Amino acid sequence: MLDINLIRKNPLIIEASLKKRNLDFPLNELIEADNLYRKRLKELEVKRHEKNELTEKYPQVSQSEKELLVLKVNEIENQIKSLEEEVEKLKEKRDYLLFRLPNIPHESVPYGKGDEDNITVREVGEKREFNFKPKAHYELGESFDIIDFERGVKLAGSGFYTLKGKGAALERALINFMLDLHKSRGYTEIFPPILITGKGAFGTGHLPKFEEDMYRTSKEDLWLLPTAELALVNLHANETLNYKQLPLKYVAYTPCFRREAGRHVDLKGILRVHQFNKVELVKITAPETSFQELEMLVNDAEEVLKLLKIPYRVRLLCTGDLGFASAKTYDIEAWLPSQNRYLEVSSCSNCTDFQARRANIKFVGGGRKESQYVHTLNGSGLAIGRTMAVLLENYQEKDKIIIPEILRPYTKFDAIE
RNA sequence: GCCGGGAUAGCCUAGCCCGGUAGGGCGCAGGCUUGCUAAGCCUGUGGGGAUUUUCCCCGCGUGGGUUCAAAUCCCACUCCCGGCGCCA
Repeated sequence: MLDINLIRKNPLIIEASLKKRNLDFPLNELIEADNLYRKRLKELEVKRHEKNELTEKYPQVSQSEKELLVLKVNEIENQIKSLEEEVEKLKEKRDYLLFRLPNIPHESVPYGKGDEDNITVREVGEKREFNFKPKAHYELGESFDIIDFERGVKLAGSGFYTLKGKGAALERALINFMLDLHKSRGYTEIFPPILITGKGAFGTGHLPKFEEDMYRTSKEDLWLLPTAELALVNLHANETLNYKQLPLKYVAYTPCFRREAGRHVDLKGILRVHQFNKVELVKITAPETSFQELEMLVNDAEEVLKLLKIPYRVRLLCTGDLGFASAKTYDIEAWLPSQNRYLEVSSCSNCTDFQARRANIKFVGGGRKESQYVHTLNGSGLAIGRTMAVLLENYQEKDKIIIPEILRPYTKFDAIE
């Protein structure tokens, strides 16, 4: 969420931001709603002041004056009540729009409409030359009997799959390998609840705008994590941290759940499913360091692919492709031989103070007179299912799949045959 | 699930019984003073607004109610602590 005062005082900045994002947003409606809200609120405060003054006089006046005073107060009270109702409605109208206004792209983010305008920052690793036609991960998964698509569907419906034998072990190995790696680079491991309150989902910007993308429980205001980002960012919701604690760095493995309503790409295989595993990185930083920290966060996520020896590229997303809460995002895409293209396995974003304002995460100290909102960053490090798909394809031989050396202490086997 | 106790500002705590300006400590920020790794003293330190030193509104877990007036009394809910029950 953006600072309403910034919107009021610099509407041109917001207008430019929306234009860069190619978004139609009723900005004027928001500003008008806020103006009217403020106007009525002011009137309400004046009435309250009148009432408070009368009330304070009460103990000192005579009995007959008291009766008169009560009549006056009651009259003002009626006016207050109706103003309160009006103010409440106006605030709701303003907030409806305010909560749906996206973050402002950072100045270093290139202008663009979509994927084709994203910029490749670097390409790392050698793409392997195959002397046979590489198979798709789902073909490999079925032929080696490590991914069972049909039975996944039987258990939970379309969009779910089941891992079996060495497939299940490889998934677990990838999770542990990534957790250990990030822990060794200074991240604190967290194992959070897989459900989160509606407030938590609001804090990261997933509610109210992306309600349709999440699963929720039927009786409570609890939602299944679409990413551990929700849990990790909200660890410090409603807290005032000390400058000396920053930056905080967290890593968590969690399953992630996404309804993927109305999407029709990558449905074959395990690339786009309703449940997948992910190791997630989150940083909470002071404002002045957050963009440096983003670069380091991307490096931390890249390290996984470097060690697995899987070719990848890093893309700087253009304004049109930027997520709702993000000011700047890098995607990391790993090479998918069967489709002769790169596949997103990580998305690393600096959400600046957008989430901190919603989740109310501040800090004091560091020579600052007043408390200030922190910056929050998140990045996959990495999505496990997609990493597995990429790994299977890159490491396939005609009769087996080789396990990358770095994973062997975790898998306890060196090939899937 | 039942019974009891609790929730006060970034943190800790007083006030609640008996309704009338939320007091103190720590931390943080600023200032003053001092010839010694530091201490002492003063000021400020929840959110919002403004005609921005003065001023106004809101704020004591959340939402209602009683009252001229609620941190304080009443009701409901949430969460925490303890006891009982159930339980992987």
